Amino acid sequence: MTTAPAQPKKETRIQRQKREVILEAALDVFAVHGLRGATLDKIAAAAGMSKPHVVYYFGSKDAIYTTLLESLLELWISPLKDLSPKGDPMTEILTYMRRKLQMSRDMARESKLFATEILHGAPRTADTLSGDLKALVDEKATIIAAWSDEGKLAPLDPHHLIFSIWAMTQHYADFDIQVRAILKPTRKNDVFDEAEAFLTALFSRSLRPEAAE
Amino acid sequence: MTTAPAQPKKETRIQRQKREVILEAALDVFAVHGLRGATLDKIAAAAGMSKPHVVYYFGSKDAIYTTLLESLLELWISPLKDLSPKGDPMTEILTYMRRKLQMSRDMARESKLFATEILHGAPRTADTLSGDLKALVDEKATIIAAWSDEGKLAPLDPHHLIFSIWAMTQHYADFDIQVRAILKPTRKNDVFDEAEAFLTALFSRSLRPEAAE
DNA sequence: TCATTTTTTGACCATTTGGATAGAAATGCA
DNA sequence: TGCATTTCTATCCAAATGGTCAAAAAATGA
Repeated sequence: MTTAPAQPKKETRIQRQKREVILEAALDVFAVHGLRGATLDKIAAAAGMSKPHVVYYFGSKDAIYTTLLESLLELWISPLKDLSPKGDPMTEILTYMRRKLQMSRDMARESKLFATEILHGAPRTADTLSGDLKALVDEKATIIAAWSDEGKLAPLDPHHLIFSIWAMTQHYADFDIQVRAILKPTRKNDVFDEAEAFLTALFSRSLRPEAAE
Repeated sequence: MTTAPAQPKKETRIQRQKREVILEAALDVFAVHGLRGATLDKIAAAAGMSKPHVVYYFGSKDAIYTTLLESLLELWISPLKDLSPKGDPMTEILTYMRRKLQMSRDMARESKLFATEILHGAPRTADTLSGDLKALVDEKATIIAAWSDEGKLAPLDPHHLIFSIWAMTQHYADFDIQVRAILKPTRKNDVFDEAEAFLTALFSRSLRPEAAE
């Protein structure tokens, strides 16, 4: 058998490491060039191995891309899971926003990977979006709606609130070139520190319930 | 001369129309597939003409893409120009936000085109970003900062405020698949109508100056 | 040590794709 | 009407690229 190890029952440590190296390199390449723009040659070069070797481990370029998406989707979505109905509403939401911003900072490549994927129609994540992700968002939206009803938060549509957190935090990862081009020589502070301060102020103000009662 | 008409002194009406048809078709294709994913064959098919004919009018795929970007960039940026220091601060900003949202609704393809371009490093718009666009944003940021200083608006960083408007409005165009997947069967309202209501509330609340004095 | 399995790659192939060529069809113009 | 110019396309070509293959090198295990 010359075939690749696919998903053998026992993946040796070496196999895992090699696959990891390839995925890491592929993430670099896909984030910059997208699926179509990425070539096996570029990925192989980035991984420091030959093209057939890359194919040996994953079978195809598409398989690498799909593996990446699947293995990162869970992680990418996870921060929202921690939004708890037991916490203080404002704190819960601000904490979620900050974690998402932190992810944009630390995982810009992943953010760009998902952005391109969804931008191009999410052909291989559509199921997750309308399945698990929708369920999760609906669940958390219910929690937020309850907070609003109890007067603990301003009455903002919770789904769109979540969208706005995604949009603004991911913006700093996905469009970093633009953000930096505009902020360029002036600012001495770190862009993400500024963003955190800004977003905290923005959401604090808009979520604070009316003093009324 | 078999060469394409490039930029002849007088572009006939027919030439303009043909070029327009090609650009329109190319916008469809580029918005969905990106630069690398788009092929001359797809563009030609979408334009209802042969591949050599497309090349005849534009010379290369890249030229079509570049032409599109350049011809749309101005339009894409323009709404910000109307933000006037003479108007009511809150109205000016909300109006700008609504116009941007309207553009996401009516020009989703253009939004995706720019999103992919910037996401992939903005190789052919970097100059505009750090040039004209930066200048424009800086100018408007100054206006907004003045409003804040005068107590007519809450003290939010104006650059990041503009980013947040871009991020949230464009999100509805660029990630419409995701937005729709999550909102899907439930909502009967138009997504953009909901978005406008939400964003109006969000920005109204966060921009309103403290009643203080 | 030596046979077996796994890892690694150079060379190669088929397809896709951007684009060139040559010439046909249409159009304009005298 | 006939020549020139413009518009249009069938066909072809070369480069890029995803992937195969056979065989070498390395590791494994008896």
